[in-house]
Amino acid sequence: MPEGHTLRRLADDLAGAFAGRTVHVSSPQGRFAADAAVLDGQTLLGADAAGKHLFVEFAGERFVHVHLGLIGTFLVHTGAAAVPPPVGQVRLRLVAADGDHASYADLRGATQCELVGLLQRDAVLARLGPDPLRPDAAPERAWHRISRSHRPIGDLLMDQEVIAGVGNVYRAEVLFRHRLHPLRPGNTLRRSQFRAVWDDLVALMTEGVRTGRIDTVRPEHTPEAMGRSPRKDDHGGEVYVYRRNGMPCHVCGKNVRTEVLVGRNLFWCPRCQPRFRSRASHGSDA
DNA sequence: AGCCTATGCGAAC
DNA sequence: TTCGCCTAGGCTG
Repeated sequence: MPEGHTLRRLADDLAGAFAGRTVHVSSPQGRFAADAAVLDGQTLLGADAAGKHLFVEFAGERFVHVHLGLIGTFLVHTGAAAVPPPVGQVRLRLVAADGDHASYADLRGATQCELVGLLQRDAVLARLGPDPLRPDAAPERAWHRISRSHRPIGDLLMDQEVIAGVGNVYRAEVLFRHRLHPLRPGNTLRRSQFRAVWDDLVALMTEGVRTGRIDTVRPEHTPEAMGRSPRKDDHGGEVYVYRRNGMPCHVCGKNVRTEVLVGRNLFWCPRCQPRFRSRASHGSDA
């Protein structure tokens, strides 16, 4: 489930459960065992997210840098009567006693779980573009890259050095909402279009943090409003085009299309997101 | 029970 | 361009 909203939420959950507490750190699977031993019994100071990266901070400017990749999970449990034996390949486990209860968190399947210092953390942050979920984000940095690039906007939106935290679902959905074809070159967007996309990402992803799912359909296109059945999919949210290839567009009825770009699936509506500006648009090109 | 696919991305070929 | 990661939900049987 990892796009930026998942990591932001995870950072908040970890901080809520462990910040300021002495934590038992282990690696039942073994691959993080040496570093876990260094951290075991130390105070966990907090957790923060940037794009799809998570940093769990311990005393002494030590951070566990986590990237979930495609299949990773980091599940936080609070108020457990007992801490159960690890199930599956638990790379990292955090445990804090909580009176007669306990909190614990298990990391599985991550592509990255590494103990780093301040410099290494900052090096990761320096490579990331602005993150729509961070109040200090500088969207003009993203516009600078996009406005001078021939690369498709669909590619640019997924490039974490351009914008951090956007994944395949938010990419597909925000392009649909702004009627932009994913293969349109970045340097053909107008500044106002980029700004609208950015502002929409801020709103959509903020809502994603709140709900824990990705919902992008406007009120008039919800299942209730349209009398259609709700989506049954593992990401759980209501969307316009993501993984809806071959199905009718909620807005115009034309079948949603898919194509692979840089190893990832694009999804778009060929009518709502025309590749070329329509002659009938009278120059509004909205 | 087994198969497929996936919200990501770096390394290997 | 393909593989690894080795999770997890949905679908097939």
